[in-house]
Amino acid sequence: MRKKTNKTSKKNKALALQTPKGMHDILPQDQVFWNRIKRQVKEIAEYYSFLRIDTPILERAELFERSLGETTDVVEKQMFVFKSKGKDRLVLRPEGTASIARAYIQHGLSHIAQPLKLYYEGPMFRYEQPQAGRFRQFHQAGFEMISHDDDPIYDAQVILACYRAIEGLKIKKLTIQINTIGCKNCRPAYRQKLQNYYKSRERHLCRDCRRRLTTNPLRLLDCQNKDCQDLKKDAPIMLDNLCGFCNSHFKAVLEYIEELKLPYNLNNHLVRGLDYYNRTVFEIFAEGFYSALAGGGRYDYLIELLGGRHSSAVGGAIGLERLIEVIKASNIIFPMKTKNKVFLIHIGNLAKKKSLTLIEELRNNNIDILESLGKDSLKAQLRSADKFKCPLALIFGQKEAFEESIIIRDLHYGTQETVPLKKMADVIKRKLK
RNA sequence: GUGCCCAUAGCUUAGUGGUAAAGCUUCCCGCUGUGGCCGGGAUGACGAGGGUUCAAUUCCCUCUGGGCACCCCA
Repeated sequence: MRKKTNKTSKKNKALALQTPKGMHDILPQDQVFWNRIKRQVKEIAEYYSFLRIDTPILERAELFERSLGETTDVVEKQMFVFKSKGKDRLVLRPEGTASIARAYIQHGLSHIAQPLKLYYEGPMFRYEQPQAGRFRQFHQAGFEMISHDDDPIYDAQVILACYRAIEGLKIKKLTIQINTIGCKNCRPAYRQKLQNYYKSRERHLCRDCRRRLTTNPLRLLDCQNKDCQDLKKDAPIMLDNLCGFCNSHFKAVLEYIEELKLPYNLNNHLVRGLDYYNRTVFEIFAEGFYSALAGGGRYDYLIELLGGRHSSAVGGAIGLERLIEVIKASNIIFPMKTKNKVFLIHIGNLAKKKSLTLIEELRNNNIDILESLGKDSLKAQLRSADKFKCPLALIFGQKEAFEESIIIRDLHYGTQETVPLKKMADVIKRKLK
């Protein structure tokens, strides 16, 4: 028998208040990373003239079912779907591109200057088992280019934006994995060819691959199983089976990437799990890091698929948590811009009360103040000032309050002087220099 | 969804079938209105539920959460 303590109910309460699985608080100590990354994305976007767009976190379920493909893992088992009070089936968005396409159609964005360059950043949700670099709520920043034409230079520009954004965070040794998966004209033929190749060798395949053979044969190229890898060597590759248009498109993309001198790796086995991709697909990796920091590709059919007029598009998304993981693992430090704050110390009730208006006065003079008005002990306040590494402390007591003066103490040298309140701001500014 | 590992204070870790120790952190004190160093003290934990047992933080099961892998993806 176990005795029940009233501690138990407290515990249960605390348990109920945990974050849901795979979802995390971003604590003050980590904000420096987030701020830096968001700033970086914004800078790159603005330099290359991508316009900011924000779409709702909730979308109708049909949007993703139609965009990503009904049989993709994301749609089949990774979406947070629920019924709203009406009859709508809503989803916590699992990715950003479909929403962009939706917004493009909904607001007639095809009528503003093309190509339309958009960027976004925000939380995405996928119901899956958390793992290294994988969470149920995670953040992506993405760049998209939508246009009436499918100029391969757009592919290169999107890849460039993703690359520069990551590179600007001091992450070293990046590589772009790039491939083409053809278009609706040449891919089905290639797919058939690949299927035929493996069909005759089916008994050498691993269990998973046998299943994939019908569901997603392109995926076979990605298998880690040794026997499958051996078979892969002689398997037909997309590159040899492209139609003329896809071939010249891809060639041009590679030429642009080379012109930019970006490190890339032609990866014949790179395929992506979302149905809307065609032609160029890419992922960006940092050396020694297991999963892609960014990924994307071309999606020329998506907008039409969603009911819009035919528009070509290409986009890429960066995984922000993965970025932070690399940054932390590489011991990259982002220096915090530490403002020199001045610590205000009060002694006695009168001074405490007057401190409130004193702070307002200092604010008007653009002097940053730190205080701990809740502490009345002088020692405690000085300790705080020290902890926050303030260069100066202002000591304001009963005597000073009457005399309309204040003590300005240099915490580094331990020297101090009493100055009239009228001159306070000037003296502080001088000393801070 | 499947498999393996894990769960002691805010953090990092000890330890035990008879309810737990330390370092760091936080807070207070070290005589009148002066900080850092130092010294003293305080707060604070066995994830939850059930089972076995005289007795469970310890053994068993379930759940929850974490880690890793598969699948897939950022």
